[in-house]
Amino acid sequence: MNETRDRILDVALHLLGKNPDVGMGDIASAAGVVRRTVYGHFPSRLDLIRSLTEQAVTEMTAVLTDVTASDSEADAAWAEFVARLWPVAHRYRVLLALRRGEYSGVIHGLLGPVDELLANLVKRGQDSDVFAQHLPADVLSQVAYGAVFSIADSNLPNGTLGAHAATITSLLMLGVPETRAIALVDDQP
Amino acid sequence: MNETRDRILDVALHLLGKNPDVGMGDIASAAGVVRRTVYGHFPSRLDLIRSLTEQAVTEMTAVLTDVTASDSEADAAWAEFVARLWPVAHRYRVLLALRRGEYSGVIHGLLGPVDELLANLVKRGQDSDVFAQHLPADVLSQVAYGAVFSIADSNLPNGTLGAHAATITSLLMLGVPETRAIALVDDQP
DNA sequence: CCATTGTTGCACACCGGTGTGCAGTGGCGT
DNA sequence: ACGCCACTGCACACCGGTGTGCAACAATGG
Repeated sequence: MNETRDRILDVALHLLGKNPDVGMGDIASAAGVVRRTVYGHFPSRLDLIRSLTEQAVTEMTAVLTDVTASDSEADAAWAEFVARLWPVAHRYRVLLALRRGEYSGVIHGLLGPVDELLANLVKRGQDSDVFAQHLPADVLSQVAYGAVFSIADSNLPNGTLGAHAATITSLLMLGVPETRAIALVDDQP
Repeated sequence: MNETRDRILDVALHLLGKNPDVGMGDIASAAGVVRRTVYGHFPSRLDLIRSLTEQAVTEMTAVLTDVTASDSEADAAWAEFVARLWPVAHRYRVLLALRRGEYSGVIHGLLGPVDELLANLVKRGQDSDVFAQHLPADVLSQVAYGAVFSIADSNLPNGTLGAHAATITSLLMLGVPETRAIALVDDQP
């Protein structure tokens, strides 16, 4: 239906991932469209970014609620979360940069629910002693989550290696022993 | 000697830490000085940021070379590095944001030597089997280093707790077992 | 007392990005 | 063939930040 709109969103995500400060002009031309057209779909730059973020939040909460619904251990849930999030995380790595800077307020607000779900999961893990407790759950979850995006940010090939590496790294920093982390990763399809 | 210049640098670091996009005007007024005066000391915004970065690089390489010079294990060296870096890391947390965005080229260049030292240390740890090997040394070092700054970025009290937490977290994600990590932290003064 | 040095307070040009207005144009479905 | 719709290609106003030029001013020290 809205073919152009989708292409703009797609290309914007890609460009913003490379440089959070790209202008509407660059996004437009990369989408094979004129700047004016972009403003036809998104009244302002903020609207564009908000749409992108909402999209990301939707996908992430879907995965998160699904993963935390099962009665498996917190570390297994986390492993599944990262594994399933990975393709998306790579696309949405720009969010990491977007949390600072101009629109931090809006972005932070939109990301709130996700943060909460993450913190809950980590808290659960800490309470059942599978996660380390040297940091409060909300901070620990943010740092682990940041690490995942940070790895997504590196120029690693976007293949399975990346997903495995990200999962192991985040599990490690959550305090899961390396052997257990590797076992959990091997369980992922 | 250069009292004003130092105050500008100091204040700029502080403000940039809160928002990497602050303008010269805000920096100037926060330093109790007029915008024109800032340009008297730093011909351009880039020069200001470059000075800041060079300052950070100097401090960090000093600690790093010192720490890696000893013949202790890589994990102990890392622990000492983070512990000693911590007060500085908190001040220079803006570097994390500065690596992206407008001046990424320059910043990245200046930070090159530090990155190299870090990667070497991690490589040493991987070769002697104290660090995990699920990621190449250069990526792993960057992610661990990023985690430290990321924790510095959180609004934790800037006390000992922060330093300990940062050290443990980074050690964990390097693959050091939690017990060992705690032991290493307790060795720090 | 004079000279140097650092700071001030303007004014100004410039730039790049944002957002808008509006008249055109081309394709698509009916 | 007709109207609808999205897209185009301008033009324009506006904004905020950067960097400069210059005259005035205060403090410092020889």
